[in-house]
Amino acid sequence: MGLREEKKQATRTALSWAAIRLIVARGYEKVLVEDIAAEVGVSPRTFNNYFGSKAEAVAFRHLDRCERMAEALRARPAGEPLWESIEHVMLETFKPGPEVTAHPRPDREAWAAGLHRMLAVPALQAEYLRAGAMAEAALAEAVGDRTGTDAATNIYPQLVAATMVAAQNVASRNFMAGSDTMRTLLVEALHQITKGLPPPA
Amino acid sequence: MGLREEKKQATRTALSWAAIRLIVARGYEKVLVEDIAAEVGVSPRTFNNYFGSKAEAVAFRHLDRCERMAEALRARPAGEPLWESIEHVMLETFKPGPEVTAHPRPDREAWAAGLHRMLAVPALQAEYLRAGAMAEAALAEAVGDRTGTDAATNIYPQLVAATMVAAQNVASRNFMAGSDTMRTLLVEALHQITKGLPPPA
DNA sequence: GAGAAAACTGCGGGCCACGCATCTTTGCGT
DNA sequence: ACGCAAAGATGCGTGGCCCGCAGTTTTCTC
Repeated sequence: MGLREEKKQATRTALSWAAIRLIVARGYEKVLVEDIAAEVGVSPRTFNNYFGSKAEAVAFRHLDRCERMAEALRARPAGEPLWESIEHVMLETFKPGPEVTAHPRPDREAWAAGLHRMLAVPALQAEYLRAGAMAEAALAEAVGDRTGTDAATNIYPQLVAATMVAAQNVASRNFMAGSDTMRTLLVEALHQITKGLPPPA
Repeated sequence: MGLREEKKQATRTALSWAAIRLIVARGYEKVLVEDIAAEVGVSPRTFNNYFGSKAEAVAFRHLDRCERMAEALRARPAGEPLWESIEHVMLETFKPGPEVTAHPRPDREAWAAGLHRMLAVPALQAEYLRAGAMAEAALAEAVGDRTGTDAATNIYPQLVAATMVAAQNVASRNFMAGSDTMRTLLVEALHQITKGLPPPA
């Protein structure tokens, strides 16, 4: 497909991004679907042609990121050990992008605060988790292809995918609460998982 | 508090159970909050005093089950290795209860089919995942107490809890899709996880 | 350039979630 | 046993979300 599908993706991304920006600034319940649609220049009705709910629009970026991890995993060199590939891909995925580093300090703190408030909304938490769960399917297939296991019948690739998402969730939760870097948290989490999560001492 | 709180829990449980029964029978969108409230003998307004949404009411039983796992984990003998305790508790939790085995075959199949349709509803998937995530906190604390790690500052117990929930999700998904027993799936999943999820061969 | 397919839009309705005010029940102290 | 204060249950009203439907506009294909 060509220009048509491209426009659609652009609109979808714009809607998701607009939703996030507005909600981070104003708060979830103080942003109406109408506002988001207006920001992008579409009718409110069209918003619901793209997303089944306000929450889904917000979580779309997260879903997209997770699904890209699956692609990135397939792109790793064939000989590389699985967990090295996984670590590389996850670290790459959560490397702070230009939309973060480009802003000056005060902006970034306000953003972090707003983001934190946003992710405290139950409906959003639920939708973020669902996005992760949906991406698990693609992740599992990628892992399956890499390890010669069938994601449909074998639980191994499913477990690996589920564990990746779980590690990511734990890492981001601790990242927002504490002062560690996302990289540190992810590396440590993956390390412990590949060791089989033995009790300390 | 005594009798008062007890009545509340009873009503809450009754509402959740009624929601599940009706939705399994009729489908999510064909059951109104009004119906659930009527089934229990409460006003529709009261329903929303107990649950913030229809989906939350449905997922409540799941949340309760997951939280009980944390309690059960604390109740295991002190000397038992952590992962043995976890396996024991999870197997016990997902042992088919009397509400399943008491029904004759045709009923049980209809129930399974209805349950499958119910869990296909996006809003419900999201809420189930959120319930699991909420229980992770209690689980992590229980693991922390058992291993002498602080769930607030150390990611180890959090990772264990998150992994437990992930294993459970993968197991139940495969249980509903295939013909394996929940026990088999859980044992296999926990085995692979404690081995560090090494790629096969 | 014309027809077909697909997307956007406006309208309308059903339902849900919740704030508020009121009434009823429960627990407790005397 | 009685009554008071706290907490729960209820009714009403409102704002907002989500979606079906039908009509219009845009885009793809030939």
